Amino acid sequence: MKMSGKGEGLMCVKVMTDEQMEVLRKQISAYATICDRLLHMHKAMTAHQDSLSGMRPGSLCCDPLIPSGHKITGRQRWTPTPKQLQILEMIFGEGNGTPSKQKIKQITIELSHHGLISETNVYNWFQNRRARSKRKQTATLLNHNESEVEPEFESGMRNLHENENTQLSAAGHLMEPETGGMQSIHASNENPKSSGNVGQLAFYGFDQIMGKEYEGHYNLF
Amino acid sequence: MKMSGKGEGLMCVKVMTDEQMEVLRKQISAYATICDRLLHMHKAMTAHQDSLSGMRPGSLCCDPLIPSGHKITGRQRWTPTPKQLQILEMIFGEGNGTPSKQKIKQITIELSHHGLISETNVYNWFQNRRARSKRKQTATLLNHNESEVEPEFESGMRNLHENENTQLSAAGHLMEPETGGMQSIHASNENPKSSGNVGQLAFYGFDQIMGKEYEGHYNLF
DNA sequence: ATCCTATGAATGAACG
DNA sequence: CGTTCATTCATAGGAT
Repeated sequence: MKMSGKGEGLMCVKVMTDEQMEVLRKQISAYATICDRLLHMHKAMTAHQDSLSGMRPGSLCCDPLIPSGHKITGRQRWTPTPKQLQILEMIFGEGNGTPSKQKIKQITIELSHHGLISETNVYNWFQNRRARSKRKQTATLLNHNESEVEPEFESGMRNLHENENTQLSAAGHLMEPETGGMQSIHASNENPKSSGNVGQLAFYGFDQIMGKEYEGHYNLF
Repeated sequence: MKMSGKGEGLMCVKVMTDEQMEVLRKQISAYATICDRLLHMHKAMTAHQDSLSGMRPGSLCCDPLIPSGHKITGRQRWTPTPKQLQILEMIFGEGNGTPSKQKIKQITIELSHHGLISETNVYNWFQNRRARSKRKQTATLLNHNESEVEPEFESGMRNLHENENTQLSAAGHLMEPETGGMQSIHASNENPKSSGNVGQLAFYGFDQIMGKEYEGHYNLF
């Protein structure tokens, strides 16, 4: 976006205090976080299931051109089918933390109806699921509790949504360097085209979620 | 947002033009709309079906709910800035193979001074760096030992003919003894030339989507 | 546009 | 269990 920051004297200007600025900043940050989380969630939820023929990574599930039967590709490791995953997640979600040996066996049998699978696969899956879930949680907590060397400028906004492993987000982008004011809001000091760092600020497929009508808005600053 | 500007004389103030203000307002408005839509969407979806909370990457497909029918750009991934890369390489070069946990956090903070980054990014970077470093080493050694046995370029093959039914390397990986699972030559729906394939999803703990910390901000404007 | 390569990210499996 | 490894997927950026 271009903005003639020079010559405020000629324009009608608004003034806001630091306090207001802070509120604004938080608001935007909160929105960014919310959007990000919801988006992730939405993606996760729209991605199933039975009626889908394609499900692997790399498959385009609704490519109209490819109703696609299964093609066979050599694969060395087990990959849960969507159905299996669904069941696994469901069981995991029940909170019964440690699937016993018996349980594993039972689950395996259940899952085998939906694709090749072994007890080891199930076992590993739960191990990984738990471990990764925990790691994320820990990371989140650490970020919330510790302050450490918080750079006052850039991390101010980021702090609010540094959850999980997402590295969002839109908020960091909101202000433009040459606006002639409000510079304390910058989150990124990089040249937009050269570093590539800026790219990550995009809303993930936001135009997909939203209509085009927002295109002009979300990166304006 | 109120712009009383009270006490400008005593406080540090920021100034923004009407134009900037308008853009800001639109930005926030867009956020609000987005959040709202996503929220509704989410509620609608959780209303019925499963509690599937995690999905595999690769299945972000055209969502029937979304009217927007244009090409979408997936979320972009983090890219280290030159400075960050330099620092990372330096740390990696020190040979301390395992920067894990606390170290990661520290590094992340350090790097955040040079651009947006998250702990996961750092973690991934080291994982990849190690793995690829190792792979190259191995590859080099192999190339030295074996003369030209096979003029095969693995990387080239991967991209172009993944459809072949080749199952290479009769996986020495042992599966569960009792179930005797030799397994999973899974079908993979591979469409070499796909259209607007996009982003991947990741699932994080969807259980606790909105933290309390955002509630206070959500409706400020 | 198309293809290629480098690399960030996801994840099953293995290790201590 | 918590960490780490190995393999694979997907994408950004460059070359053709």
